[in-house]
Amino acid sequence: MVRTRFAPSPTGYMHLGNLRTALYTYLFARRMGGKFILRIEDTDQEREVSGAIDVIYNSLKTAGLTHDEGPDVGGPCGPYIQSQRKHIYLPYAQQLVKSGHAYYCFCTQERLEQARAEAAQRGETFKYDKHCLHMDPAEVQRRLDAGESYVIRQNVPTTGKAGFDDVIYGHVEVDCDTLDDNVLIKADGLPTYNFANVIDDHLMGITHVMRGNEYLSSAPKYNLLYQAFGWQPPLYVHLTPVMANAQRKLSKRKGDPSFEDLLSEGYLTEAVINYLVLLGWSPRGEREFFTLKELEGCFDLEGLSKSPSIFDVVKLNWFNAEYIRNLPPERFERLATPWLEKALDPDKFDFKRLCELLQGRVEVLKELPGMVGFLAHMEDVDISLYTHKKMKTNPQVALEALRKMRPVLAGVETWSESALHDALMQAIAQSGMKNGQVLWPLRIAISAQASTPGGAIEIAYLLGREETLCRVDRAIEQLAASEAAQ
RNA sequence: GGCCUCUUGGUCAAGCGGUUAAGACACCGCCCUUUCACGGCGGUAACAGGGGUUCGAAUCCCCUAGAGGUCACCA
Repeated sequence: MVRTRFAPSPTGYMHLGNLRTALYTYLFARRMGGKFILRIEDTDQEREVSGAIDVIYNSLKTAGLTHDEGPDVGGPCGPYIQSQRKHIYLPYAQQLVKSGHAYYCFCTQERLEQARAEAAQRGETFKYDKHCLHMDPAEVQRRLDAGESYVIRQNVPTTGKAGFDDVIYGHVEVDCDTLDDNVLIKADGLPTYNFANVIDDHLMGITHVMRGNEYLSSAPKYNLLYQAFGWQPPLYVHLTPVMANAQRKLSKRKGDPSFEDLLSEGYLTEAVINYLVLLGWSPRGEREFFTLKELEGCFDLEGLSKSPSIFDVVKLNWFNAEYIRNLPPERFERLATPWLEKALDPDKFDFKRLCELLQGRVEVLKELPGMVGFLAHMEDVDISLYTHKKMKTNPQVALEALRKMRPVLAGVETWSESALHDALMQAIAQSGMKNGQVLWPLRIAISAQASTPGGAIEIAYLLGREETLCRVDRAIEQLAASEAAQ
């Protein structure tokens, strides 16, 4: 039975790289008919952020990644918050001390810092010198009894090799003498990540450890720990990072968006998930649209990539646009309305019609206010917009067209798109002008925008008779004045 | 710097010894069209470099270069 786990530290937001890790971890468990477990790794007391755990719950929930076991849903291997498991780890560390795989260390921070500084000066990599390993057991006991502050360190062999098998990278092996005797139990009694993850993964029966590949270089040490306990190590799946560019990871601090940021900008969860799953994993086919459910049926480890992927917001935008286009119109209207209200008074405009026009054109919801703002506030028209080669129009043609259409518009009985269409088309036919020579200038005159959510007729309809005529009049005035000036 | 890992178009990526080296985004062109977009058609663009192994290498091996990771009482 496959058991995977997502083990984030509560930082207060859901990093996209973490979300992708959670997604892969979840999908693999589902695909294999296994269990997906949430464990909170909060052994670093100094970095605690209040409310951060709720952010994790909420993010996973909106992403649809439901866990089978975790702090909030319980399970047979609880507690699932590491800080609540603090009593579990010490006995295991002591067991390792007994078997010679670990030892007490009383070295002060000062001594270590000095040793580090000296190593740095010699241009060497610092390695703990096993100073306390050779301490007389009676001496150790005496200092323990005296209540001296201590840590427990892993006793890494000085010779030989340590390695592990990774599903993506294959067998990875290093010389033991490149490994340091890391701290397993900190002076505050809590385990380090290095120790806790091994104990917890074992105790929770994790079969596949999926995590970021920043752990690649410490994995040999973890395997040494499994060996020391005589435990079967899990299968490792080290995932590549999601990069902001070729040089650095995506980082909230550098201004890159978190999952929450994307959602609040108007990205659809489904689009983000779909984009993210393909960033580092390939289904090996032409297909690129997948629902979570479909992914649960086809995700595999073989498609996982070995090299980092760069987050490309342009492609995400495309996915988002595709998902928006495929939304039922009512749903799009519901999603779009709050954004439209930022720019328009809902009592003054036909939001339903506007949404029909917008659904095929918007990529990210946050663009909406900017796309419709011109309906509420007319800007000055840039006269060069009247010139359009393909439409065979320029300011002179525009002036003529607007003068001819002004009375036609004024004469339309019911201000509907079909009435406007019929009246304008008939008038254009009679005028001998081309459709584009009239409709292009009209659209420019009443929008002042190079591009709008609809053509002249749709925009005129949305604006209403009064506002349309007013804008046409202003445009005629401006064009006439500019012509006279020449 | 030591150790570990990675390297196919601008980006995501397929490819696992024999291919005209897929596909998608982006970009460009054409068509459709009352704008833009959508849609349709077409195009530009890649195996980091060098050595081997092999009849044959993007695929296997070695070296070089570049990039990333790691070297904490952080995870």
